[in-house]
Amino acid sequence: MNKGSESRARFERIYRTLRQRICLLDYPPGRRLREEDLAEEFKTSRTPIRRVLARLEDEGLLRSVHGVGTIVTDIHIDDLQQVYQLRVELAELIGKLAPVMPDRRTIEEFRELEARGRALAKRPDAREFARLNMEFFHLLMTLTANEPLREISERLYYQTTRNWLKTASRLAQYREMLRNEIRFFQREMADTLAAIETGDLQVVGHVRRAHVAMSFARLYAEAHPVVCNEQS
Amino acid sequence: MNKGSESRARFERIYRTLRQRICLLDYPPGRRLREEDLAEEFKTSRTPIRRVLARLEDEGLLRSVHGVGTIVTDIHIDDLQQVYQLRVELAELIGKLAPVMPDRRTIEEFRELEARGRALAKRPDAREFARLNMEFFHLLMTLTANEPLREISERLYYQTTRNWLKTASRLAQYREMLRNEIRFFQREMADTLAAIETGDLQVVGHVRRAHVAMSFARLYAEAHPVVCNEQS
DNA sequence: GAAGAGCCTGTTGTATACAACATCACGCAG
DNA sequence: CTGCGTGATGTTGTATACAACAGGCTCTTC
Repeated sequence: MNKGSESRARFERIYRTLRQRICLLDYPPGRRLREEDLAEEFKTSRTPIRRVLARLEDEGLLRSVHGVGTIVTDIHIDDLQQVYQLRVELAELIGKLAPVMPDRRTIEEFRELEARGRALAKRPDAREFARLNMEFFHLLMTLTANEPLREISERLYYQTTRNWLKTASRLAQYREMLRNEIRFFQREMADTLAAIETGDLQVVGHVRRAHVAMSFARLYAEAHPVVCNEQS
Repeated sequence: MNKGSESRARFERIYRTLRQRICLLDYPPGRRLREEDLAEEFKTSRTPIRRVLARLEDEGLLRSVHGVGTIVTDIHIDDLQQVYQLRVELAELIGKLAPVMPDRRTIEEFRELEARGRALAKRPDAREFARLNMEFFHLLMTLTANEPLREISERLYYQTTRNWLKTASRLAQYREMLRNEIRFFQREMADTLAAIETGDLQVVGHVRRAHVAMSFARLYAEAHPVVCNEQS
C-alpha cells in the first residue's frame, strides 16, 4: 500500500511549499536560500533538500552558484515573453486535447472561486489575488485529461505567475492596478463559467487564451510605456 | 570564463549520454541500472549520478525504486497517445513562435541529412535510422528562437522516440517496416526542405505536424490490428 | 591614503558511511 | 512436498564529513 512513496510524498510537499513561497514572493527575487536552513526547517538533511532545489533550478525559479548560494532568479518581462507566447497557445489546447466535462462538484468549485473573487474585489489584497489565481489555474487543469499538457502548463504557469506581483508591487499606482486586475480576473472567471455551461470546453480554451494574452499585454505595456506616438 | 560551470558541463554530458542510450535501446525497457556502476564509468561518485538519474526520472525515462534499483521505464503506445497528441500540436508552433530563417549553413545541414537518408534507404539500419531521426529533430529545433518551446518539444520527443524501435524490433515484418519507415522519413525531409525554400516556416510546421501525426498513426495501427471490419 | 595580496568565513559540490527497504534463497515445520 | 518465516544480499535513500570555490576583510606596502 505504501508503495515506498514515503519519501516521494515528502519531496512533493517540500517542492510545492518552496515553489509557493517563491511565487508569492515570500522569497523575493535575489533572496539567498541556505540549504542547511531548509534542511533544519523540514527536519531532514541537505540531501533531500538538494533534490528539490535541483528541480526548482531546472524549472528556472532558482539558480545555485558554487561557493555563493542558491538564489531566487530575477526575471524581467522581456525574458518571459516567449513563455507567455507559448502559454497562449497551450491555453487553447485545454479544451482540445482530451477535454473532460466537469462534474457538478467541480462546477461548484468554480462558483466558489468566483464568489471569493467578488469578496476580493471589495477588499483588494495582492497576496490573496495571487493565491486565488493559482487555485483557479489548478481547477482549469482538471478540464483536460492530457497529463503531459497539464504538467507543461503548470511548469510554464509557475515560471510566469510571480511576475505580476513583482511588477505591480513597486509601482506608484499599485492599488489601482490591483483593483483593475482583480476586475479582469473576475471577468475571466465569469466567462469561464459561462463557457462551461455551454458544454463546449473549446470555448473555455478560447476564453483562457484571450485572458492570458491580455494579461501579458497589460504587464508588457506597464513595463514599456509608450513614449507618446510614432517611432518604430 | 569558467563561470563555475565545470560540473554543469559534466552533468549535461552524462545526462545526454544516458538519454541516448535509453532512446537507442542500449538500455532496453526493464533494464536495471546500478548507480555505482555508472559512477565508476564516469569517474565520479554516486552523488552527481543520482542528480542525472533524478532528472531522467522526472522526464519519465527511468524509475527509481528504493531497495530494488533504477529501472528503464517500459511504455506502451497507449500511454504515449497523449504525448503524441501534444507533440502534434506543438509541431505547428515551430513556425509560428519566433521563427528563425535558417542561414545557408543550416540549409546545407538539412541537405546533408537528406543525403544520409538516401544512403540509409539503400542499406537500412534501425539504429542509424533512429540516430538520423534525432539529428533531424535537433536541426528542426533551430528554426524557432522560442526557448521554452524548444525545451518542451525536446522533452516530449525523447519520451516517445524509442517507441518506434521497441515496437518494430519484435515484429515479424521488421525489415519491411523499417524500409517503409525510412521512405516516409525521406519524404518528411524532402517536404521540409521544399517548405524551407518557400521561405515560409509555418509550412515547415505544417509538414512536421502531418508527419508526427502519421508516424503515430502507423505505430498505433501496428499495435492495434483491426480485427477485420466493424465492432465498436 | 590607496591598492593589492592573502587569509578567513561561509556556501555549494562531492565522496562516503550508514539506514531503510525489497528480494531471494534456504531451512524448517506441517 | 509445500508453505512460511527468517536471514543474507544487494540496492536506493539519507546523513555527514570534506573539497572546491567565491567574496569580503585585513594587513602590508608603496
